[in-house]
Amino acid sequence: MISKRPTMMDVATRVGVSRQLVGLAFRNEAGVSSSTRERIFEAASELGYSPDIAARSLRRRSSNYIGVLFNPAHSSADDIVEALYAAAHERGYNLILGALTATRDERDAITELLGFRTESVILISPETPVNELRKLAKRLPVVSIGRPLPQGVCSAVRSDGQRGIAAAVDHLVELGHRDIAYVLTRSLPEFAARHQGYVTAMDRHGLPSRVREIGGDFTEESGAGAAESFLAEPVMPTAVVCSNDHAAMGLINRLLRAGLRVPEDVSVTGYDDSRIARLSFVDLTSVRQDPAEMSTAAVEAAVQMMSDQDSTPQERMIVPTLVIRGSTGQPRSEAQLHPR
Amino acid sequence: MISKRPTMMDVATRVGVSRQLVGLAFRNEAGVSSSTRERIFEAASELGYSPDIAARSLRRRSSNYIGVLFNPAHSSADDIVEALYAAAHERGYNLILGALTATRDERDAITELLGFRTESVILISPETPVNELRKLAKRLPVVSIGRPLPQGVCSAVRSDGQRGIAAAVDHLVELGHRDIAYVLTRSLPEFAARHQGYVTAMDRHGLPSRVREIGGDFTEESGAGAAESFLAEPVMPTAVVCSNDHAAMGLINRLLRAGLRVPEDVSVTGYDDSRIARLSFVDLTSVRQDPAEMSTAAVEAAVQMMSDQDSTPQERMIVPTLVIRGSTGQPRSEAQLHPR
DNA sequence: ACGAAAAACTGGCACGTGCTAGTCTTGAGG
DNA sequence: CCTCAAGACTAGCACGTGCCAGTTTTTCGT
Repeated sequence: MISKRPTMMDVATRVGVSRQLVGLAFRNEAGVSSSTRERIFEAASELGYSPDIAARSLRRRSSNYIGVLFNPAHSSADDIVEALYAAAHERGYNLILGALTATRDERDAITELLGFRTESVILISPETPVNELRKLAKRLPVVSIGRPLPQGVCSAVRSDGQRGIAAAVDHLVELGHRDIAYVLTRSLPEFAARHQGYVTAMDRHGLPSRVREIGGDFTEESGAGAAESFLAEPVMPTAVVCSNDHAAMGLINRLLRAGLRVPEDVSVTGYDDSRIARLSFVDLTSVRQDPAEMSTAAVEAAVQMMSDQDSTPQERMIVPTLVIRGSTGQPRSEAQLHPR
Repeated sequence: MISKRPTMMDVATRVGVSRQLVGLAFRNEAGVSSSTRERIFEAASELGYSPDIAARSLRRRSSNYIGVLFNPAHSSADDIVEALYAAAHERGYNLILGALTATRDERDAITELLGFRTESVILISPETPVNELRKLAKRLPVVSIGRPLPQGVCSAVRSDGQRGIAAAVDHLVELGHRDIAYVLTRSLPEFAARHQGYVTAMDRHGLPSRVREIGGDFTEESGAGAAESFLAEPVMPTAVVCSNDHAAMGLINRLLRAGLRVPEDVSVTGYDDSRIARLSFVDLTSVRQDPAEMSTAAVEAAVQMMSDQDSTPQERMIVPTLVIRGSTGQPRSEAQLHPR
């Protein structure tokens, strides 16, 4: 084990040039003869040298880094992070990740990102109070992904929950459904828009709303609970629109155990198009918020605010699309009583 | 938007003390009166100051950070990352994440981590060639998680694939199964140990091996392919041991579509106990490699090598456990012909 | 009330790099 | 052979912080 990591100086002495020249070479700047450049990189590779990002950004007074807050436990975060990397890289920025875990809350993670002197931060589904976000946004460009926020707090990218749910309802109506229920998860940041989307769409089709509110957690248990309550009623709706994939999963599972078939007896839609929905096992019709599109929009907003100091926060609304899979189909011939 | 981030000096001037005293306060060191300490933190909060990690680790010549290479697309990486945070934090270290994406290969990600002057790196299922790993391990402590490596390359934490598969086989034998097939995925780093585990366990029970090798990808498609090939044979095994959860999922799905029931007609086991396996929808009996245990072992190995410069690479083998769920049960009464 | 020790606080240098402002070398035009 | 410009290279300061070695103030025992 080598006790000390090599520095630019070590490379320079080895080649027999000044430290500055090594610097020029590593920054790909002109003024270094190609033969020297080659020798420098060779020596660097032999010594195992790589530039110290800390010292570099310290001197530059700009890190070229965008901080990203994400929750690995959240099913759609991975896709977004992946897309963020691509989008940031295209625009010449790097990413530094701040993960949310059981031992690290949002405040800790954000403080750490600030410590790295990231030039802006992108927060994926943040739960930080609005006034704190506002305060943070005074210090550096902040972009929130997926959370509806009051105008002007910070830049925000989100998908149109109202339109997404409406697309699901439209799809079901087109298939011939008329008794379409909605499973509402109040703990979801987007819950209001999605709920609104359901009510408005049903209204537009002249159909009565049938809403079932379920517990706060994202687990399938809550979806199963909704299934129970439908089973306890005289008539099972022919279709159920769920406000998230996990609830849809739980609901379907419970329905299957009760001897109902999906989609023959009941059609079900989810929201998020998470990996779970895509499993062939599940094959869930779901509303997709394109991660690439959201990420690109987020990075664009961040870059815009970083380059133009006094540009105002932007709001970008992404139009979600319905991915039709095997969990939706034509309604059962007549609205029969519950078969149990 | 403020043009410049505040520094220690700004806080100091505001409070009317020296910069050094602010430093003492932020490092929680003695020698600062509690009243002054309070005023310092208040001023810092007003200015939105947080210490510059870059400058700090530059001066300290040690970053207190452990680099973690992970692939967000890999199903079990999230759990491990989460557990790594906890384990590292307990021992006074922080983590900096290097994600693997479509636009960033392992070499890029590792180089970046080195740039941050992490004191060691933990690589989750790395695919870097052995000689490069060896070279890297000469520069700083390296811990690999989940990949079998030749002795002495770097510290390694992995679970005993042989024992894991053996546990699955034993469980099935105990249930009464005798015709137990194995689905082998050669692309898996652990494939040899797991395969060995199957053969040895079957041998021990005096049962003949029945192995089916499937395509390289981790997708369910490959598992479905294995199901196809079993269906094409005169006798369907009463149980199938799969070398990963995804293959098991695909297999089950294909079997169900062919009208077979799981576990009534065929029992199936997976490997990894990934989130998918835990879904109530799937309820897959699977071999679990405890993320917390693996993470703790990895951090311990890293810490050990960081504090004792010339300690040799360690190897830690974690004993996996079988999580019994609903996809395994007693074998069908007699080994009937394929029912199609 | 005095001295000494402890507590509270400060000065200055160093960490590894980027940038500005140079100096030295090379080669071409006259 | 001289001049001059372009290319190749270097000197020195600055970035924000930690640590060592001080200096000033407070506390306490006698």
